Amino acid sequence: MRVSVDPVSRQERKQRTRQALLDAALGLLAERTFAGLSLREVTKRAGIVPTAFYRHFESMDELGIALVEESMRSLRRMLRAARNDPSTYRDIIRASVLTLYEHVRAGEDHFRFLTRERYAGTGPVRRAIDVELRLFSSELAVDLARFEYLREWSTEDLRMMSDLLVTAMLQTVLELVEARPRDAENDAEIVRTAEKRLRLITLGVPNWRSRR
Amino acid sequence: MRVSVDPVSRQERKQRTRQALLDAALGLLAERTFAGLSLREVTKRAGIVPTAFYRHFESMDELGIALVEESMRSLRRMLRAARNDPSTYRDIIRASVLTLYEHVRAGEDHFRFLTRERYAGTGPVRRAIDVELRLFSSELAVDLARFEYLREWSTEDLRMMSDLLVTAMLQTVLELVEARPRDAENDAEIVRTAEKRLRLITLGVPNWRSRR
DNA sequence: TGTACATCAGTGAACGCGCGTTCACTGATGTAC
DNA sequence: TGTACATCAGTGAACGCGCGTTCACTGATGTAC
Repeated sequence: MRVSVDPVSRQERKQRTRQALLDAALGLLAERTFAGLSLREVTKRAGIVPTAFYRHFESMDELGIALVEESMRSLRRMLRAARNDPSTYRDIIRASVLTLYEHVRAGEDHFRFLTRERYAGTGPVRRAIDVELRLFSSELAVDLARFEYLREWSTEDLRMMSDLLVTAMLQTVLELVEARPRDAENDAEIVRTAEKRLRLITLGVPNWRSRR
Repeated sequence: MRVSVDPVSRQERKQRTRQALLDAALGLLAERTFAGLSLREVTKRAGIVPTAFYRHFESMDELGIALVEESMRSLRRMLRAARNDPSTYRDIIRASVLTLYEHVRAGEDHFRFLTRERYAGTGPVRRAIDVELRLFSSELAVDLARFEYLREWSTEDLRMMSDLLVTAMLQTVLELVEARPRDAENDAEIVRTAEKRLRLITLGVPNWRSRR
């Protein structure tokens, strides 16, 4: 598959093919579960012969795990953006939900992959997502610990809350990614509900008394 | 497959085979996604020849939808039990979580099926679960409307809250169903976290002011 | 009650298909001198 | 700079396998008389 004419190194070309495999898989995942992908269709879409797959990954599971890593990068980029957004100080919930919305609509495939595969199957991919999301939730718990009312919460309670927030956010991601019809009105509705959810959860905070 | 000796009608025997197919599929789903099941292994496990499958279902998807219906019956039974539990009046959250716990541990397969397939794939099974859970959430919203603080909430807000509760509960179901290690201590931890989640959510209720 | 025929759940052979994986290969890129 | 050899991403034929589905069938159960 020699196509380009610029002089690229063998290493660089290999890297490109690897990325083509990841992109091909991600594209196919718009309409299928990871477990339903075949090695042959992924290579076909990537423009290489099935057997060349093994030059890049040992198995489809290994590719799946690479996809988890790539997708988590999108998620972390979003968290970073939310943290650095100055409008956060005026209304943190609104700002966070809008950041979420923009990132989901910008990198839909990664978010769809994470939220769909999070509960699907029992294989290595799901386990990898599980581990990554736990880490992600821990990071969020650290952020939470800085807030006024949360400063004195136990680690366990903070963790409970960050898990709840992560789940609520991922629920919103799913709604966005599967939205039908896909129009501004429907999107606005989803965003509005997401905001309400977060507001209800945070309204309870000042009244929280840990019980052990 | 003539085995039993009591005189059962043809119709009754057909019904038994149908149930054997459902049970076989449900059993296999302990370690796989529905999309990963093959008609052949389901029939094999049910003790009939692959071609006999078509005497009972037009396709695996049709079997899957029957499985959704069967599983939703378990879920509704649980809701009914929670409503009728007298200990509900003392501490509704604790009582509800314990009811959930008992029902999940008693009919694990149905709950695992619903929670795993809820987000998996894109087929008819997932759509059926989606529809059923929406209905379920509506029913819960009606229950919620009877509570002191919730009596004056808008339909939309009640719906937002019941969706949030359903998602939180299903998250707990997943944790229980996938729990490792499976011991009393770990179960207790999951139940305790589930309670905290619900408490945090409901603590916000008295302060809620709808914004439109 | 007994007989003749209809129904239909389950059988078993056969099909074509896409799958993952093996293997020996090719030929462009990279390296040593 | 030029030559000889090594590396290795991608090729293409071949394999055995489990898949869903078709078809004509069997024989126990059900029904009409």
